[in-house]
Amino acid sequence: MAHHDHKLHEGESLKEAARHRLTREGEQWTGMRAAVFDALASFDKPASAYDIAEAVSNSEGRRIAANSVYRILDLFVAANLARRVESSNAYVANQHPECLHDCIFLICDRCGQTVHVDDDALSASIRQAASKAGFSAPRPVIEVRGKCGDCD
Amino acid sequence: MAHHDHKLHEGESLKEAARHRLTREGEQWTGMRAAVFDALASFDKPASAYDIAEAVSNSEGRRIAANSVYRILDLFVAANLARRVESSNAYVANQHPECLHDCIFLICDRCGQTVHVDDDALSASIRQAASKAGFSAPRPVIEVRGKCGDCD
DNA sequence: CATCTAATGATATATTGTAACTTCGATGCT
DNA sequence: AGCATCGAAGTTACAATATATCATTAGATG
Repeated sequence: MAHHDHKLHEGESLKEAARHRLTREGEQWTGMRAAVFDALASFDKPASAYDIAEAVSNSEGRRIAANSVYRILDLFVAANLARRVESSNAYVANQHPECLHDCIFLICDRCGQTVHVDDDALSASIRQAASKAGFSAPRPVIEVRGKCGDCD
Repeated sequence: MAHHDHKLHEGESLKEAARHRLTREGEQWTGMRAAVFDALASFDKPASAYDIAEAVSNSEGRRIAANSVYRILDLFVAANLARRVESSNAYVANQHPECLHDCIFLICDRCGQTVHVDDDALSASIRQAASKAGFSAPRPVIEVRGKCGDCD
């Protein structure tokens, strides 16, 4: 199993965890936010804000504009419900919103599959390198582009 | 001084090093490429392709379209003459184009200043994490967003 | 010179991301 | 109930980033 032992949520359980986390942050869990979260979680790869907007448009039966989705995704990222994959301009649901980890994304350049790894020792080294250079409030972005096992 | 002792180029020396590197790759060092490299190296922060296009337009006295700049920047990145900062959608000249390093960028969210650090041990760990997950041809993207010493 | 190819130009368009302002809906107050 | 308030979401417009396609030009090569 994974190197840390907290629960990995999925489906309804994940949605519940996300709702709890967001409300504990003092934010509302609205229908729109639930719909965006559902859409986000329904993808098996990182999805762009526009992909999500389209999915939500379908599920809602009306056009949802991208900027609404961006607003909500920004909120999700701030509340640790979602992560942004910088090198793909895309978003993924965080499987354990209650835990803070810097995370490492491995992104396949061919198929887009993205796997998520946590390595607190590694990210601690990176944070340390940042503070040594006088940087504060560091937020590491650790991603690896390459080819996944299936695409070799 | 830095933890590795090869020459850090600057100005004409850097340009010469870039030219050598590119021609050794079998690519041509054209006037346009020189102009793009000059523009790139003239910024003290990562610059967007459009910033560079504007700078080159000025230096050339005619309009240079963004796509030409993108083509050349892509070439530069492939040849190790430049790096792309993924989380800023921007490019910087590589100060030592003859050396291959994964690099770490520390980017100030307030002023945009970006410092470049090499830590081969760290990047080796990241590559290792990637291969352990079955990823091949890994190209780490290691960046840290935060606040620089001047902006605290 | 003729030809071939790499480089660049020109144009159009796709994709990603923000800004400004309006409308809606829940809540609390009188 | 009527009304003020405030956060969420809608609407529209636009800015910034990136790519695709085809035409043209400049060098290399024979």
